[in-house]
Amino acid sequence: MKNAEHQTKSDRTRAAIVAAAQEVFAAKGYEQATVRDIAARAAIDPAMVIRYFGSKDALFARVAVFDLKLPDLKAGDGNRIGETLVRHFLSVWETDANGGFAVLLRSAASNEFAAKKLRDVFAGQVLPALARVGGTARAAERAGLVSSQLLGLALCRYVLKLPPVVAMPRESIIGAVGKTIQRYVTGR
Amino acid sequence: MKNAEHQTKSDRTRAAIVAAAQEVFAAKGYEQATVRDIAARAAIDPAMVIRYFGSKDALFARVAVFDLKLPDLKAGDGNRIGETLVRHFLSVWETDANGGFAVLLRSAASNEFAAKKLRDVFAGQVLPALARVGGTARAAERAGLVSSQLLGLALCRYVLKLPPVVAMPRESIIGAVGKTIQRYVTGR
DNA sequence: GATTAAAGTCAACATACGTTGACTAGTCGT
DNA sequence: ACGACTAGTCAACGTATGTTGACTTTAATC
Repeated sequence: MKNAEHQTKSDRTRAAIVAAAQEVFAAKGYEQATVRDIAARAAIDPAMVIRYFGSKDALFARVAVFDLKLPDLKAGDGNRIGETLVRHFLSVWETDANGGFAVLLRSAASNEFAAKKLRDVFAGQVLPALARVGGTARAAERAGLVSSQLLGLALCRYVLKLPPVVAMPRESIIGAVGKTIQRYVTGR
Repeated sequence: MKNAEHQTKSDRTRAAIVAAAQEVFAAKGYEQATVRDIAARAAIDPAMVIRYFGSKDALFARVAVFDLKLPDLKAGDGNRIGETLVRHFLSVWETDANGGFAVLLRSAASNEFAAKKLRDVFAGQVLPALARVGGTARAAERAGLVSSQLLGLALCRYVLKLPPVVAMPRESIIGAVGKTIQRYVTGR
């Protein structure tokens, strides 16, 4: 009885593999994460990973996609764009559902495919959202500056685990970094 | 004729290995760089790398040390601390002599030893230099924010190679990011 | 020039990786 | 109950890695 509604056994296995892959890729990066690691975490045979996804590369491509879900910055208070962005960014990062971001950042430093994916996220999501506010003049530069601050924050807080940055309360970060982002977005 | 002044043959080989290791580690990160890669770049046998440095780990430890050479921030104009820091940081990064920084940043995302080294650079060089200006209150937080912006800048410009950040002229970066650093350092 | 130590070469090791193919167990339709 | 198809297991492959030890070549000392 094959039913489109009910998930089959293989669907559950696929999901387990994807979940395990997200955790392991996010924790160790692409090259350091092994198919055997992922299989062990999903409590299955390594061969199943290949059978279901074809290759480690393909599994990574499947896991390393994510949506920043940036809000419409034109809708809210124009003086709170920075604050809104930082708050949103922290939420996205700390929501385990979107482990794709951690996967990308960890891997991008030594994996060109991951680096390209991150550039795509920038060009396809960050840049368009910021181009809508603050005028189109030098939008790319402004988006680049915003990205440098936000990615640097993620790097220090979640990857390097720099103690003072880890310890900082969420609202302090939103206050301090939000002002920076606001200036980058509105250009003064 | 063994002379302390004159460099022996082995000294030149050691230097060639160190130089090759810096390039390869900086380009690929610790795990992705192989002893055979380094040996090939230095035009020697892979076994020599081990003979001279004992292990890949030891060679990495030798190469992954570097000095930010931060200037005395109290000496100059108090309103130009941000500008000074960014300018200095860009110079250090782009001076090939200090490839140790690229080595660390590339490797830190997936190598705990490199991450720890970066945290040590923060605690031993960045934090003390910033604690001397702007008062000691919340010095760690301010240093953390400064690091997040500067490391994010390096990440986007030199590792991810985000096109707008790569294309930005040096002086534009110093202007825009300098203001941010200045605010983080002096706290408003 | 013979002797001795250093510098460099070569092949191999043990291990770990991604991936494959043959095989077994389980499940569903009839 | 039986056959067919799916899901899962197992052992092995080829390759790449860090590292080692035996060997050969080069250079320095007497």
